[in-house]
Amino acid sequence: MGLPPIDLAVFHNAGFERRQCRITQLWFWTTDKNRDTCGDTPEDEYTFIGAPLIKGFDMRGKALKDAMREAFLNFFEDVQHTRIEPYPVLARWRDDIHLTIASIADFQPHVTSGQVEPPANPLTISQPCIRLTDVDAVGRSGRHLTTFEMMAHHVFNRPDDGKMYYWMEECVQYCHQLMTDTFSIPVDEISYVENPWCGGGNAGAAVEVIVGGLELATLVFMNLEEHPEGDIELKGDFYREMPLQIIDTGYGLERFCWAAAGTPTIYEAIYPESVSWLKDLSGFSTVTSKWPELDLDTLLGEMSRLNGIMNIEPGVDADELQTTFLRRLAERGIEVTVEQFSSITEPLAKIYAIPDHLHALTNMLGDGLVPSNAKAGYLARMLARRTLRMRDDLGLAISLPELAKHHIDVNLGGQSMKQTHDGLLEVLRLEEERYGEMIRKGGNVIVTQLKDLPKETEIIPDEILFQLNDSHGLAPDMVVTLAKNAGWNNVLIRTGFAAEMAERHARMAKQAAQSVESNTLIESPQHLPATIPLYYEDVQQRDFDASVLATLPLLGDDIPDGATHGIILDKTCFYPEGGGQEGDYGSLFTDSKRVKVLDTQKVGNLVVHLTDGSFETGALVHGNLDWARRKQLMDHHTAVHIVGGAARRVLGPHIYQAGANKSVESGRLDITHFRRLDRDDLDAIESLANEVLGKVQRTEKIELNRKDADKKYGFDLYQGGAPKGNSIRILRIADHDIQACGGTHHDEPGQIGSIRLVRSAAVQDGVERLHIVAGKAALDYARRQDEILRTTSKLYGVPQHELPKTSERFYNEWKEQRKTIEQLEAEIVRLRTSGGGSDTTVIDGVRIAIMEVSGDLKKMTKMLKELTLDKSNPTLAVLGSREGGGKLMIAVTEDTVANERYNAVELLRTIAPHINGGGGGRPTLAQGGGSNADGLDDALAAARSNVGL
RNA sequence: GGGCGUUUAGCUCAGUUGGAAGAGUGCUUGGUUUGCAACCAAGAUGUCGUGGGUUCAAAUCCCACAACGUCCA
Repeated sequence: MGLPPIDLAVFHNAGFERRQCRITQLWFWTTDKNRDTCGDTPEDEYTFIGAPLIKGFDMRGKALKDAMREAFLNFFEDVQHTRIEPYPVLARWRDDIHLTIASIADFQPHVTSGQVEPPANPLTISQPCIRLTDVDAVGRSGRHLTTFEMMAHHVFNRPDDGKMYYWMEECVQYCHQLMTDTFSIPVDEISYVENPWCGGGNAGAAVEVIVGGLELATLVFMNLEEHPEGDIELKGDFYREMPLQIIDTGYGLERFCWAAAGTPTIYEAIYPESVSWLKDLSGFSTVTSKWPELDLDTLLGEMSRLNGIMNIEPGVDADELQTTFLRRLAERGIEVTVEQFSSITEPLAKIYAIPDHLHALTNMLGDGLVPSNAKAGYLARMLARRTLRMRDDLGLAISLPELAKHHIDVNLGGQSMKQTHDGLLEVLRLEEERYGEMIRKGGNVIVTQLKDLPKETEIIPDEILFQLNDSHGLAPDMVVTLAKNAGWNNVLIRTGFAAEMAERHARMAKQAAQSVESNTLIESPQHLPATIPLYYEDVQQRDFDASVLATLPLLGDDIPDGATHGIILDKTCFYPEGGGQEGDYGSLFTDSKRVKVLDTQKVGNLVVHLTDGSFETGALVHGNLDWARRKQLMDHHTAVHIVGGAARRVLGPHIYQAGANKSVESGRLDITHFRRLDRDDLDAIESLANEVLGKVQRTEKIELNRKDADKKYGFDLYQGGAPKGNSIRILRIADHDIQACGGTHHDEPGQIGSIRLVRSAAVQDGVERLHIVAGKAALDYARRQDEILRTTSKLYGVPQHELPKTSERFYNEWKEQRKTIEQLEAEIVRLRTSGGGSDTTVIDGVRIAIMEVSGDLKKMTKMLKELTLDKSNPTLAVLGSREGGGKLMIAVTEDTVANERYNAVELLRTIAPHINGGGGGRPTLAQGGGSNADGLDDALAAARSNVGL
């Protein structure tokens, strides 16, 4: 069974009829007797271009958005909805997505699963969203955006508990009233299309609101969940009703603005100042003035109308699309040539896309994101680089920070940000610097990669393009530009290459997804009650009594040496590994038996003690913690929080925890920052952290439900990752650091003693790893360092403070002496071979030098140079050394009678067997070695006889 | 989280099948000229990222680590 028709009184009262779309086959409601399409089909054009369908909103840009948003929110406030402030665009309360992609994302997963109460019910919100999936189409079509605001009214009904606020009838009623009253949209222009929605395991009926060919809103009635025995079938899957029934609506703010402005594209409606500014900067009028007969507004208007019905999606072949476009424009009486079309649309697409990209970028950075080469930070870098490329293509002489500053002034005036404006502009300045560096290097890389290709080459091999893109960040069209600059004038990108590259990336992503697997520690235990944690109530407690609920065999190969059993108790003060803090060690015992706890882990809501022995179920055991270990772990854990707070204070509001680990030896904290830290930064953070130890008397541990926690402290709470349940445990170190954290912490920070920042390392671009030692570990560390200095200082026989100077002197002297030795060795060879010494003979104008020397192949090479590089003295030299089983080296002077007469390789082959060796080389230089140094005399003798001595 | 690339003189980078460590630029000295990023000659500068391995022989092949870069999710 599918879903029943959506048959509402509101439709009938307003004179709507239910029809089936001739093209999509979907059912829709309309008052227009002549309409036989649902409105969102390839045959439905935008009717609002040049003829706005929303009346009473004559402003443009930010003012228009503000007015539209207010009108929407006010309308719903008037009908008993609570207005909720928008969430950040970085979805930090979630670990499955980086960016807020819809207003409902604010409430996923905990509110939508029913675990957590919504902040208000029903509620209304206008949520800034970022979606990068269509980034390629932005600017090229008249309507795609990466950043948009989703206006919404949400309801969370629980009919089983008698909490039913409203459902379809009222929802559509509100929507219809908003459309017709607040926005004065003619009823004839509205279609309500029935199109069930499903995704992520949920589904429900849905109504799309189409106005003038544009989908303005979607109303989703999510009341179904996927279930194999469900009796409702949608698109091949089975669903059943769920207790929580959610209305999820989405009204595209920018689309409302467009319908109110009736501009040729959506960009002119929402970013008019930016568009005209960029047109001026790029000299766009000089392009259009070439063809005064073209009416640009009409052309763009017609294009937008066509855009609505011709899908410009990533991967669509550009040439083919252009041909179709020109044909359809001609059908409408607009004659443009290919040249006119591309000279107008190419720069224009960039002029449109830049403000959109800047909007997304400034919002992301404003939320404190740091650009990076991985994770969410990469998304920001990608946008920054796309913007820079478009800027360069347009030939704009303006920096990225200047572009952003203009955008902020014009389009984001007054919006509060977490990151400071100066910080944001600094981040962009650094991004631009990196981009410039990449282009500069790219020029070199391209010349190297293409150097084997003839200059008249047209097609660059796919493999080279893939590699340049993936490894060097040079997109194919950049490669073409740079290659042309370097002299390959005919290169172009072959048709279909972009699609193939996308396919290749998709394949790689698929492979990567397959390689993820998880292993389990124990067999899922049968309905045991959650272990009661004693480690929160009293972090100092190290002894306890408990009864054994189960002893299970351990599975998998990720278990400590000697561990054989997993013991589950009714309560414990052993902390299980979590939040980056390692598990506790210790022992469990009865009067007659003692087992070691080698690690503690959490499985579901059970604490599993990994032990080297077992107990009977029901046994009463006494537990004893390895307190030194726990104390050290707590030192490091609390220290990590303090250092995080100190880093934020010192470096700026964008400092966010990207990961952490606390072991006995040290603590590790990964923080987001846009440049490498130097020792001065570390010192500043370290000093502040130690100050906090002295100043803050007590840490505060608070337990709140999620709704209140979010409200009171915001999403920076979730730096350690998004917690699962409704109850949030919060650690507060005065105003220094406030975080949700399930670890064990000191009540008094002073107990840590001292904190040292040992060093920092780069985990990835934009993420710095701080290595921290605290408490006893700090002391141990200092002692180890001291020991190293003492040993070294004893070795050199100088006081510790002289060590750097002495090392430098020793190193320089070593270098000098090495050079001197080389020169002396060469001198010895010269002396032995000059003046007719016994080691040399002359045969028919070729000097023959056969002798034993000392040294390895490298030294012998130097000697050979002395003997054979002088072309005025043709020489055959055979050197032998007893080092390492015997070495032989033979050279003849190149381009002389010597190499005409003698072949070094052949000679080597005949004499090498005497030292049980082999070798090879070129006819003028051969080298070899063996395992019988005693045979060296024979080898040299063989060489002599070979040349006739 | 996954993939790929790079690391050689102060700088920018070559280095082919494993067999003598290279170019340009900069530097020093001398000459020539002082208006060009001037010209000529000679010279100095190297832990070929670090540590292992294979080999008679490693900048080159293999492994680990590190730093840097880059693409994708």
